[in-house]
Amino acid sequence: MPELPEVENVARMLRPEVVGRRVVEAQVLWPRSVARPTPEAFCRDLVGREITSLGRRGKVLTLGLSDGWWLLVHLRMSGRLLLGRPEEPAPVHLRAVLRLDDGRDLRFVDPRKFGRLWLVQDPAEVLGSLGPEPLDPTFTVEAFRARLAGRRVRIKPLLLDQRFLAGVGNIYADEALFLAGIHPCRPAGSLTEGEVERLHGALQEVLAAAIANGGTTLSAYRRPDGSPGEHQALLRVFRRAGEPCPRCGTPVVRAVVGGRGTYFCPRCQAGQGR
DNA sequence: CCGAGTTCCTGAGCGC
DNA sequence: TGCGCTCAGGAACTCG
Ligand SMILES: [Zn+2]
Repeated sequence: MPELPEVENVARMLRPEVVGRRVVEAQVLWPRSVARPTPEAFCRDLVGREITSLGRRGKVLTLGLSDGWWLLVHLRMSGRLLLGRPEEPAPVHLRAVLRLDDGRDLRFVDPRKFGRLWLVQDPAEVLGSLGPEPLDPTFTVEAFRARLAGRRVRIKPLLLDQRFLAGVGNIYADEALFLAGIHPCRPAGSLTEGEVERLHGALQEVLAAAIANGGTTLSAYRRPDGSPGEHQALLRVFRRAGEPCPRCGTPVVRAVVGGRGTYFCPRCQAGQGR
């Protein structure tokens, strides 16, 4: 499941390959993969544009195009962006293809069909509601505290809310809460100053480490060159139900919180009330 | 404001 | 070995 670190790795690996390339042809094989505009308009307005930048906002890949257009890509569960040669057989689950002026194809492959593409002139249409970037220097402990203040929702579902914080998904939410020693069901506004500081640090540490390790590969995720990430070996609690907590040895517990599989140490992350 | 349920999808994982 | 069932999971949405 590509979260911020995986998307960041995709952006870094693809950037030198596609920036400066021009789209000479576009094809959509699964219409619903295109969120906006219609698939026809998407292809029509994409052709002829040059890719001038490739960045990331939250979990969204942002491809800046000439004439002020933006191609935004959300990989969701199983999406991948791959470069290939037209003469190669089309990969399974291919949902859209951009033929580039260097003769290569930029392919959007997505078995689960949850991923989405947008072609817009104002990226704020899609990105405007996103919360702060957790690794941005402006995302300080103070800023985090201010956003948490008064919130009565449980902390984990709040961390997953992209309007609250952009880019954190199920894996890194659990990992950060474990590192900070905070129960996933704690009311967000009830965190002490020390807990807010620990969680802030844990989020940044976990995300930065995962980026450095090429992201987490649990099953389908691969970097654009096909290599798996390395961070899964370093996960402390995620998908480790029954295994000993790396800090205290108590078996890791799985629960469902906000409809998400949630892993935590009942001893290191004790006390869900108040 | 808050939480739970539903939908979209299909491969993985499980039971038999 | 293989069939068929269940389910995870990001985000948007509805409902109580
Ligand atoms: Zn523990």
